[in-house]
Amino acid sequence: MNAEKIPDIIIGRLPIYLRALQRMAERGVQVTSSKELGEQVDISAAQIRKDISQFGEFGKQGMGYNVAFLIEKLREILKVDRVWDVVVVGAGDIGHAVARYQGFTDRGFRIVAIFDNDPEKIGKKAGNFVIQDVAHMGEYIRREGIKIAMIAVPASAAQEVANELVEAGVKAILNYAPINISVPEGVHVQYIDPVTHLQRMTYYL
Amino acid sequence: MNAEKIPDIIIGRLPIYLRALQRMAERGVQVTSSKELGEQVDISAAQIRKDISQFGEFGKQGMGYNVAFLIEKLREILKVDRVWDVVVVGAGDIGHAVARYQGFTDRGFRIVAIFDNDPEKIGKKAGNFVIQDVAHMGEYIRREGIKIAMIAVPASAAQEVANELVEAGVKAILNYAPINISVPEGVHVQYIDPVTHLQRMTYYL
DNA sequence: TAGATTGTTAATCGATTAACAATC
DNA sequence: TAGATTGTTAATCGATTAACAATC
Repeated sequence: MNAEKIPDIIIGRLPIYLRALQRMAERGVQVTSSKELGEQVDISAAQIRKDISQFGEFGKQGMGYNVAFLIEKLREILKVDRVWDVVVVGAGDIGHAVARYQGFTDRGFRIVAIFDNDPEKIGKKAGNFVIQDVAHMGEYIRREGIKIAMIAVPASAAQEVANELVEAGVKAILNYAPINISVPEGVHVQYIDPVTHLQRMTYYL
Repeated sequence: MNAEKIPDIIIGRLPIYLRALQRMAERGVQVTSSKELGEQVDISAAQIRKDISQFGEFGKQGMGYNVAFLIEKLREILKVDRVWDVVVVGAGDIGHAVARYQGFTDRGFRIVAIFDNDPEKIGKKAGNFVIQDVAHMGEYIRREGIKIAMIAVPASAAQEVANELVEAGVKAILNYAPINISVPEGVHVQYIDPVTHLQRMTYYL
């Protein structure tokens, strides 16, 4: 085990490896190699070996990696060997889709509540959840010790929502609003904006 | 203007700059600097100047950058000074949310059709679109000359769908299915998987 | 055993930052 | 003009790749 600081770029690749390994496990594959995994995720075999070896010696020379074992180790490293409760802010189309999304199961996350500020929406349902008044969000987050939130409100409201989340103790935010938000040191933000992804590809068309 | 090959990592930052500049323009900001833009997007001023200068001299010493002009140039560079037609495959929760998403407007993209293979869904509506039979997808793409598609089907079907899209002439795919897909040289793929983003943050919690 | 593949070191490659002349 | 900020070069930093001994 290596206690030195691991570059974030490596951490960012681990979920990709984990996802590919879980697909392999579904297919019944029990052992893989850095070469095979690399072909799956389009990353060089050397890179994969180097990344994984930051955390321990999880492979066997000549044999490769045991898929189930490597999955277990990656889940531990990424701290998704447990289930994190996540709140969703914003019950528009994205909020609804997220609230109904089945893809969190078994990957370390569980939506536990959805909030909105629109009186028309509060009390109605989004997936299996009753949409709650955002006025009660801070209290809820504090009481339940929530650390992770997803922002699915209009860009104009995103920073304000982020401030409330951070104030209540949230440490990781996945932001679907197409705007950069600023948060204090120690709070993490990731962005999902389909348009930026598309724009990155049109350059090459 | 510089005709040499621009690193993809730079191309990937341009949509972020563009998004921040468009927010500034909305707020009525007419001129900005690499320093100010850098604070917005959390990237160093030197980096921003270097990135932008790959494509021309768009700023003025002592003055900074004209926001409207820089937006115009970035849109040209990224080829989003036009509107690209996009098809969506998969009319589940994500497909529906995408079909109804208002955020493509004025950013270079327009959803033009949504396809599914479920007889229960075909003929019903998703947003303003009638869900079409995926059996007619290839023909539609060829006829309309579509170059961009979004995959919102289960992981188990994503590769097959990608193959059909590529076969029909699609050159850029935004994949919402949580699986890596392989495509021929010259076809671009971007991934949106909320779980990988979340897992990247839990490491630090 | 012979073959395969890891873990790791050293070499290479590429990206970021610092610094400053140019100039608005 | 004086102050500000770009565009660009050189220096630094970090990430990727190549190569191979170790060993399963």
